[in-house]
Amino acid sequence: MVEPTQDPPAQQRVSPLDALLDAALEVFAARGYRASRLEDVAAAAGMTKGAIYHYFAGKEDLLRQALQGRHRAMFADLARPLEEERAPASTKIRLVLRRMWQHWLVRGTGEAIRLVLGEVSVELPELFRAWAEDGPVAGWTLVAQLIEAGVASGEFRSDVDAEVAARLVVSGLMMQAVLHHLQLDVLAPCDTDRLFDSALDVFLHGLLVTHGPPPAGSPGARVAGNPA
Amino acid sequence: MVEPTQDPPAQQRVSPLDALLDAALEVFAARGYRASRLEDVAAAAGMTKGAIYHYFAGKEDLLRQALQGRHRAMFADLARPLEEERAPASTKIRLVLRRMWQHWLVRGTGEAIRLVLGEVSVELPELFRAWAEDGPVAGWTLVAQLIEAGVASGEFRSDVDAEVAARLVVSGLMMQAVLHHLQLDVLAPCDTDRLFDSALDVFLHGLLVTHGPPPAGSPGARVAGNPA
Amino acid sequence: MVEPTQDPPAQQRVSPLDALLDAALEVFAARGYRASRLEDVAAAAGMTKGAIYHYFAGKEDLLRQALQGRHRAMFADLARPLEEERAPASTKIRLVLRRMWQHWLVRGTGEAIRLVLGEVSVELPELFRAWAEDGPVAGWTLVAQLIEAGVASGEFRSDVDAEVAARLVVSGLMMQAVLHHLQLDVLAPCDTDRLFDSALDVFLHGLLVTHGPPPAGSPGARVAGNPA
Amino acid sequence: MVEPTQDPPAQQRVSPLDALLDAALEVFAARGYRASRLEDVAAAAGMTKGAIYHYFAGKEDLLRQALQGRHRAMFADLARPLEEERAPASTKIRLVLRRMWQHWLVRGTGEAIRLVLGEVSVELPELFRAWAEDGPVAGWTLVAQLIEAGVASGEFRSDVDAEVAARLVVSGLMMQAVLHHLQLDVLAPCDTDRLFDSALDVFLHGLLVTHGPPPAGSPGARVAGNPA
DNA sequence: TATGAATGAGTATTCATTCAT
DNA sequence: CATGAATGAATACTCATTCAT
Repeated sequence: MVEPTQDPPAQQRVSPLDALLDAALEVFAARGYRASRLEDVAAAAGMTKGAIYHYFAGKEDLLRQALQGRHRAMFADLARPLEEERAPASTKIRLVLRRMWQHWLVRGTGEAIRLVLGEVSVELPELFRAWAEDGPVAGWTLVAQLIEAGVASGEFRSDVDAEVAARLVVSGLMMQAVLHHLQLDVLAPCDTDRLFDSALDVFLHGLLVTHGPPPAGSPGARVAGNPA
Repeated sequence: MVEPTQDPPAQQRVSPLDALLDAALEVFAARGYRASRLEDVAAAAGMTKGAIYHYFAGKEDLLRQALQGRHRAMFADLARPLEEERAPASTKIRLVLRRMWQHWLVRGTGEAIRLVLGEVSVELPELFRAWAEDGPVAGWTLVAQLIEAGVASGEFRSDVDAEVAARLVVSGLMMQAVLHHLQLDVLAPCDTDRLFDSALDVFLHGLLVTHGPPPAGSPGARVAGNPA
Repeated sequence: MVEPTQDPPAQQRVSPLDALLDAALEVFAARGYRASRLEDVAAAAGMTKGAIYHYFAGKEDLLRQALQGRHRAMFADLARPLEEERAPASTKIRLVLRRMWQHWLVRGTGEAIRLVLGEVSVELPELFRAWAEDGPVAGWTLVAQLIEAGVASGEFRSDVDAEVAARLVVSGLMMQAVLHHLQLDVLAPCDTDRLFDSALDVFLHGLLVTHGPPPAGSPGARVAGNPA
Repeated sequence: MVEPTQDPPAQQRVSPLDALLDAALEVFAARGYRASRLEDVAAAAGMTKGAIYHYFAGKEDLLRQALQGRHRAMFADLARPLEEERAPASTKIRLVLRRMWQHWLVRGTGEAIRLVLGEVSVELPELFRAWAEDGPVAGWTLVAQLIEAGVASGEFRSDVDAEVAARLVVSGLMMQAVLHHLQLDVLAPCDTDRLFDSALDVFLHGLLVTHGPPPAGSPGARVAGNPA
């Protein structure tokens, strides 16, 4: 309805539609979808309630478009520069995950994860599905591929479960980002850089080939802590 | 207010208060707090709306008590049998995490995580805080201690960041549990046992002392994947 | 349903019915009929809500009986000792009005006027009617008769409008009693004795035969202050 | 929020806000505050429930504003033309009281007295206070001043208690107005003009200097009817 | 386009009333 | 008799949605 602003010459006033989308994501993410009033979204975009209906079919549509517009691009450029790169898998993994991490640390984006997990997942399941595919699943699929490449090249152990490993880091970091925005760090403060670096250290260490003894509880001893 | 009468041996008639608390947690977790109508909660407990106000001050109070009653005990018995146990740290960790994992895989409990993360965190921040302390934070604190014990005993590498490592597994598994309940596995099915076991393998492997080369991007090369 | 306590030997525990009636009048008068919860009435009577329904058909019935029981007797003994009395009309009037005044100054009774005027008049018009007949109307009818007796005996002016005069004092004092209970006197404090005595002075003075000039605006000049 | 548009000369379309205020006062006064449903108020103003919340914070705010808007001006112009007037005190008093009387005989206004006395006094005590100051208290203060002026000019007896006398007439007339709206006159019909004129006659008579004997029970004999 | 008034369906909450114990 | 749990009708209030301007 409004032309997408491309290359704003300088102060380029954002289109009302974009203002609305941004405001919606911000407000919904901060206060929750059901708990947010359309009036607040409009106010945050410098408009009044009624104007929303010029651009969107309703509250749900606003949420849908806000999420799609913002999240579609999320993992879009993650894989980009990796192809040409001629670095070890662990470096590539670190690179990719750092991008995600930085992405999730951005206030709006990170808070949106909670929004999607907490409300969208129940209220708009299909949208949640789409978001998950484009987001976390795409994320750990990519990482899993990198791990497998590392395995193939002999950099990583041949018996790693690439997909599960990828799931673990990606979800672990994602959850930490969510908790970070909830200021859980006030309870147990932890620098975001330290968090990322240390986490990656342990994780990558877990993938690398070793010449030491296998961990207690590895395949065969797996049942150690399993009461079943 | 009244403890469950243990006269009925089999079908164990629960007190209405407990029925209400259970129903509340179930309904809220399944449909979301704001999106749930008190009437539905009451119906799920086999009562009518008004009865709720005999036991609770209102919707919020119901949520609060439902969460407290159910979650306080969550990590209560995690540390229990570990003291006496004379097993390697990795075994203990596996044991503890498996308990959490099984706990989170229970429908109501696991879904409650989403409820707390998604809505409670914003609507009742103090309650969220309390939950987080008793839950995830307590969880990774315990795991961190076990890791440190492993480091002390020479089982684990001396340069692991115990707390961060603990955070990573705990949040990783927690997030996977959440996604499991959201049936994300329909997209990418993954057996819960395989998930847990493989994840633990990688994780524990990352902690163990090795005789191989350090991972690329370890301290000193840490900036490898960092574009900034 | 419960035998009326007659001549309580000493501490004679009041019947629950009476306790309820008293409590009802008290609570209703203090907080308003609609605004009062039956639970509060019951509590004030040392019982629980349900017990009310053993004695009364419902809230309305409780109000009705509470008012009837208390107010029926209100003017009952006003006229009593006047018959035999051989005093001037003005003395009798003063006597009668003082009884009313003292009656209305009693907390519960005086506040009940407000209750009746404010809510009963609209919610239970017939009851209001009955109350008015037994109360104010009976009051001013009695006073009017006394005035007419005074006129007949030559004590009072022959051109007084006995009924209107009676209405004025009775309603004037009644309204002052109401305002007294509303603690309007905090604004403009006025001793209740002074109030009564001075009021009666002016009033009686207005009835007495005089030898002075008629008041400006008396019949014939009546329209003086009438802008219409 | 918007002043009445004076374009329509004849049917004078009132602003919705004023329509609401009028309707509120009318409905509340007629049926009682607690007993009135917001929906009825809205309907009386030609709107629906929700619209009320565009203008008012809630039921209580509506009541508050309705009373303030209507009653603030109540006694505003009472004192106005009295200054210049060169008439005897009794004439001025008659003039002032007639204005009040006519004011109270207007349906809405008169019924509002009952509303304020009956419910506002208990539910919004501060508002009651304000109303009382601007209304009855202001009224009898004014009358008291006029009486004192009459005393000073020798028109009235020097021993009248001006304030009490003023209180008596003002409250007496006010109460009669209240009862008038409650159609108590059906019981004991009395023409409003006769009521006012006769009442004023007696009252003023009570103030005037006389050459006759003092009333029985005047200062010194005051205790005549006083059993205490 | 954008606004702001108005709507009305939805929902938390209150409370008189019932009733099994 | 009395209680306390439970009911359900009533109602204040919210807010997404509509629409005339």
